[in-house]
Amino acid sequence: MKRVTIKDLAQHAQVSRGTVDRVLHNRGHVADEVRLKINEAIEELGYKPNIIARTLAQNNEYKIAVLIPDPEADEFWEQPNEGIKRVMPEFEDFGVVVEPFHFNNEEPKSLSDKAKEMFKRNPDAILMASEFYKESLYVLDEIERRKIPTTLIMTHIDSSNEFNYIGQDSFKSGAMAGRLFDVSISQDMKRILVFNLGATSANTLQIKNKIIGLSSYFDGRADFELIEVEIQNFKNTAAIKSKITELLSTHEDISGIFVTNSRSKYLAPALEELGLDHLCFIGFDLLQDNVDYLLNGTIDFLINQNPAKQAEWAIKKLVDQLVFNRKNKSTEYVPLDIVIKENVSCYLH
Amino acid sequence: MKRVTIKDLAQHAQVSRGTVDRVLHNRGHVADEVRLKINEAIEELGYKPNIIARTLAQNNEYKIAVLIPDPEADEFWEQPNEGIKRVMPEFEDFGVVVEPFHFNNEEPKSLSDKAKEMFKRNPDAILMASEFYKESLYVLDEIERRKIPTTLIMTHIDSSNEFNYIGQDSFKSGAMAGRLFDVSISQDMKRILVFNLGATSANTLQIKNKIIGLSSYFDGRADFELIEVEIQNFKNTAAIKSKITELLSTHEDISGIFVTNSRSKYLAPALEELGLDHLCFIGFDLLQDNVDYLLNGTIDFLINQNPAKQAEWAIKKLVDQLVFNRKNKSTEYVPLDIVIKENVSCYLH
DNA sequence: AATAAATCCGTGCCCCTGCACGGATTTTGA
DNA sequence: TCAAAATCCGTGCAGGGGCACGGATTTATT
Repeated sequence: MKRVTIKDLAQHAQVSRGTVDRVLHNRGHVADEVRLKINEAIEELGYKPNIIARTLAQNNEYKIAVLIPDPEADEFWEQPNEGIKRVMPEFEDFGVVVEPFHFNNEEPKSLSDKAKEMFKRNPDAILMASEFYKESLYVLDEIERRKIPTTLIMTHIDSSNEFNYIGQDSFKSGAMAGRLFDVSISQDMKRILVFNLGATSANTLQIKNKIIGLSSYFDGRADFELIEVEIQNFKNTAAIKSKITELLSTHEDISGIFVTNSRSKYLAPALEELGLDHLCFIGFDLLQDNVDYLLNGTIDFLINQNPAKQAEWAIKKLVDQLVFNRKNKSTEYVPLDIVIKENVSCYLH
Repeated sequence: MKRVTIKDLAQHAQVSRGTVDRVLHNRGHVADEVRLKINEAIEELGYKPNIIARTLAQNNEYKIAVLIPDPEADEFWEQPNEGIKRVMPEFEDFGVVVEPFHFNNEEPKSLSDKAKEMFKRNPDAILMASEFYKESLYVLDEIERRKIPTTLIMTHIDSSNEFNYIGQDSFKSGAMAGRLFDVSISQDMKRILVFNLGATSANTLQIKNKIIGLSSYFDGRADFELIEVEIQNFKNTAAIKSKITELLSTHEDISGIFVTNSRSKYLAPALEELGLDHLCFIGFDLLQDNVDYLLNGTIDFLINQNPAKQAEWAIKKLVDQLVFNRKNKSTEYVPLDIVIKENVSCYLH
């Protein structure tokens, strides 16, 4: 079962390889009659280009720019980096090179600056993650102008659907938390504290959808109450403690804790100090400290956003376009992994 | 940042490409002095062979034989096939070809027959899954004699550790079920029926380990009891029903159901008919019917063995050896996915 | 010392595609 | 009718590595 090559096509159509090549790439300068004959041969013999030979022949470098928040500043953003490192060896033989552009996740302007820097380097493709809506729009505009293949991860910027997106279905993750609370809480009345740490549900679409998903699970049920809390200075354990104490005095029988982003680790010590580690605690993401609190029992469930896998998939998607010029679905959702003490080790690499 | 090529090495060591090639492949016929100089150059310039060019030059076909139970007869075995289909496009450019050998999962001799057929075809690598211990040993012996790279999935045959294995950590999956029962069951006494359908814990290591894992979770706790049940004619709903009725009369307060393999779908209708669908029901694997029972609420949790991913990883592992001659870890465990109604769609492709 | 043998190493072709150059043929224009 | 232009198409090289063949040099043999 030998492969069909350009040479075979040429022989079959009684022309030279060069002519076949011109037809294959629509480069014109071919007589209609000949073109038809070649197209026939392509059809008949079932020609598939040999990507290996093509890559070798082209011998060009594909620069993928990675525009994400600085992993040095926030442990969370180390994970996409891990994912990228994991897949790169597979592709560097194809001439794929990654150039990181890390911006400060607390300064919107930093995104714009880094984006400018990135564009100067003329990347062939872009992998981007940003929570700054307005600044992202500018970047996406420029991307659209330059027609650079781009994949967004983690956060969906829904300005247009022309960009590939890989992320988690936030709504479903909320609904999933709903069921986990439902089976875990034995009290008749399920009162759940929802914590937005250093973020607001109004500003962040992801968080909003998680909460909508959570309440949708309990839709039409009277044995359930959601209490939303926002804490900005989330790194101050004392402040969190007093906030919780206050909430406990105004609401009785709190039975669940839901942290809507990866910052569970800031809430957990406060709960431990208050002797509240028996509450059903659901959070997101496998940061080292989160995992520790999962192992010691303070946190019951972590929902894994799989940032490493998101980045991995995104790179693969871009390589698919650049190297193999395959098209694929524009939006993909990573699986919603439920992580508990017993299976956490599977998800850590 | 151009790649270092053989030509560069040749130039650096003042010899020709052919000589460098002989050194690279230990083909001898090179003077010691020259060899040292070339090795120095390799070290100094950091030469990495270009897999793309090599693949093109060798232009040979790699036949991977897939020796698994017939997917036509058992829905479960369709999934590994799906996984293989998913990754193959990525590798067929590298000349990788898959040849399936499906045996009858109810006749041990069928495995031996298909294995013979397989060996006749002289595969370059083998992906194998079998629950027949004795017959597998014969096949593995022959593999060892022929020194064919091989990866086992699903079931570990521990004759020797010379084979790669990809599978689930059965012990952990049992322990995981333990926690899920623990949080879900609100009764003080947790009595769990453990069903081995069409299999015995004595014969099947996987099942044994799942049960050991489950009881290890509750180790030292008095509020827990395990009742193991074996049913051979599991396709007979009436028989299952009478068995359960019998169990309910001899044991009170049954609160959990654990099916140790993928055959939950045969137990679920019996439970429904007996009005027992409120019990916490944990099973394995995303067969279509299992998923339906998860969606209608009879089954509460499914633990995904991820047969598709196992096969996918196995193919990748073999390709890594054949094409890229990379070595990698010999045993790998797939993640233990907890699947509920809310996230099941992520795990179905 | 002359020939045979052994050792070492360089050259050229192959794999397949992409692309530039230029040759060959046909068409256009005066 | 003949040169100029336009159109069409073949050849050759590059890209990196594998491998066979055979040339060149050194070593062994009588």
